[in-house]
Formats: sequence, C-alpha cells, structure tokens
Amino acid sequence: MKPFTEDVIRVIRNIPKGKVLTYGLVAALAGHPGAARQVARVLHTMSSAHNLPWHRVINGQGKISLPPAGGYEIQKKRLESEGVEFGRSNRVDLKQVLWDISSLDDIENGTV
DNA sequence: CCACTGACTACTT
DNA sequence: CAAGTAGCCAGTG
Repeated sequence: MKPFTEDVIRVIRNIPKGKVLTYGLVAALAGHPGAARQVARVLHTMSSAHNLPWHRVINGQGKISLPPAGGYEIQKKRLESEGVEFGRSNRVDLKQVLWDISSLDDIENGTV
C-alpha cells in the first residue's frame, strides 16, 4: 500500500468526534505537507473500504468542499450530529471545531 | 517517464 | 466575502 495513503488514513481515523481537520493539516500530519489534494483523493478512494470518518475532513476555509450532489448534505448532517455548528455560509468555526493537534499521540503507533 | 487530473491552499482583485 | 490565478504533490493512464 502507498505509504502516503496509509498515513493519511491513520490520521483521519484518529480525529476525535466533534472535531474536524483540513486537507492541508491531514497531509502535514501524514508527513506530506502541501499534498492536500492527494488527501482528498485518498478519502474518495479509501473511505468506503476503510470505513473512515471522512466527514471530519473539510477545506481550510472551514467549509465542505463537496458539491451538493456529491455528498455535501450527508457530511454536513454527520458533523452537526457530532456537535459541529454551521454558520449562515455553511461554514464552521475552525477555532472551535478544528482538532487540537496537541492531542496527537497515537498516530505514531499505527496499531489501530 | 511524460501528461493530465483533483473533496486543496494562498494570494490578488 | 466572493471570484480568479498560480503553486502544490501524489495517483493514474
């Protein structure tokens, strides 16, 4: 399996409930800063196979990048169910819901 | 190996 | 705040 893909999946799997991460952040945590776009690809490719919480991954503007016909509503509802609040522009307060990277610890393990 | 594509990000208008 | 432009990197053909 592609190392990059594995790392990305690992990171996403460690995102706590009620928190979100941006593509760029996930890529950085995976050890590939700047590869935000590939994170998106991994999500699309592995989400179903790995049962990942892909809905906890949004873009750097605190918004969902998916088109209305691509699962946008689903992601929004799932996040709201976890306590994530959406503003009038369908944006979330990153300061509030963005995962506190300081809590990172199990990712190096990869034992999940 | 080269070229194209993409759930992105940052900067500028 | 919204829209356009340029730079990014990895996966796929």
